[in-house]
Amino acid sequence: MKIKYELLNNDTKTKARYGLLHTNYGTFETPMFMPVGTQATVKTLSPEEIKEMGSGVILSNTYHLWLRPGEDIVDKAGGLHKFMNYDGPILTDCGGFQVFSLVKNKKKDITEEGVRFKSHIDGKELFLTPELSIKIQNKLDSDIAMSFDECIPYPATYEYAKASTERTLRWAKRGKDVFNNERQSLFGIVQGGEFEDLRKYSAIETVKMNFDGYSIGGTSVGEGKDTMYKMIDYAIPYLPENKPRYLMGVGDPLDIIEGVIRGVDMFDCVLPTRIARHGNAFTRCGKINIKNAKYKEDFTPIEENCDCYACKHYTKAYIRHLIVANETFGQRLLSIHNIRFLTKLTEDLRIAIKEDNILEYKDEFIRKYCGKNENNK
RNA sequence: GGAAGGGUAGCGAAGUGGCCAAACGCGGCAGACUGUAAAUCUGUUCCUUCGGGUUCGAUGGUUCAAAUCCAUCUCCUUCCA
Repeated sequence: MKIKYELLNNDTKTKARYGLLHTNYGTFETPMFMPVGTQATVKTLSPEEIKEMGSGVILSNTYHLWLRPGEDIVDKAGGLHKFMNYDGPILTDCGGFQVFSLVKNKKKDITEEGVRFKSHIDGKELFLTPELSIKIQNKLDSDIAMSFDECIPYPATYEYAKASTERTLRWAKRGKDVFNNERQSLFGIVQGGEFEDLRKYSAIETVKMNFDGYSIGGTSVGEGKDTMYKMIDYAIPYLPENKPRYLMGVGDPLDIIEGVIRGVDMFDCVLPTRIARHGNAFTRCGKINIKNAKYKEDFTPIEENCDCYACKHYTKAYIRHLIVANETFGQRLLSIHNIRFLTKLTEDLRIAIKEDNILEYKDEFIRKYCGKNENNK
């Protein structure tokens, strides 16, 4: 079955909205945060743990699974859900984001037909097209497939952004034409760089193709927060109310709040798991680096009132020790906490929307998160 | 008792007359990370009032100049008795 979005509540002062996402694996509330599990695993975590944190959808990646183990093996395993033992909704990213980072010569290797690049594993020359990306995703049998797009780098000239945006539209059409999986939904991706007219154009033209959901891509590529928020603002008015909206790659807590206020329903980001592996934890009072010497003898949890497994059972001193000693359990505990932090944030935001006080929630959150205190000097 | 090699910053280890406050690695202290080529990357790590000051087992010497050459002492490792 295709994904279905049900809009339940509109905030009166902002574009924030509360809704439900009906999927093959149950119904989930939005706005939601989706952890990233590129290689068919959310690094260091088991599917049970991911569910326990209140995550619904998780991401996986077309490029990575195409190269290893190969979509045929996933198919033989019975599809991605069976392969990785995750009985929740899975979204596969199209692989464009990865592939574009691997091209040698932009002018020569990015063509109308597709993208030529070298495998990061063995250097083998490969060619990925919109059709191939969709066919691989059809075979992986994720719940949501993404159209093959170019994530325009920042900064880009207007001319480059325009040409790229138009090509992404043609690629979206080509992908949609070969798409063939009844259980799977397909999302279109709005590009356009930082340019208002291109964002508008991209949104309108993408929506014309009637996808199951729409995402805003090409953000958080070094453009600065204000520019990023504008990119969202430029596109949202042209996206239909009855389809889910997904802001790709965004997961900084402040950005999630700003995105929700602008009308976004879904977010994904590697940030919670990556910074966890590097020893950092989100807290209501800002991000902390648990490796800091000041936590050596801190026998309190990462956050006093957090309901995550890590905070319920372990101290900063212990987790610090694990991270410093390069023990994977430390990375896992911080990953659990950070994902829970973001899923809890979206839970709070959903309540705030329903209670019609999301702006107050935002002010209060920022006051603590960016305020001067011992966690955030 | 004899022979050989060696003692360099918290640790390991380069350097064997000036370009040496001394490579590099580890450890320490910080920082970055936004559709994961990321258990990664970056900075910093003798003291300093930023002018400079004091270092390369110890002491003395040679030299304009010594971690680097010489002498003595001391400690360590290996081998022979």
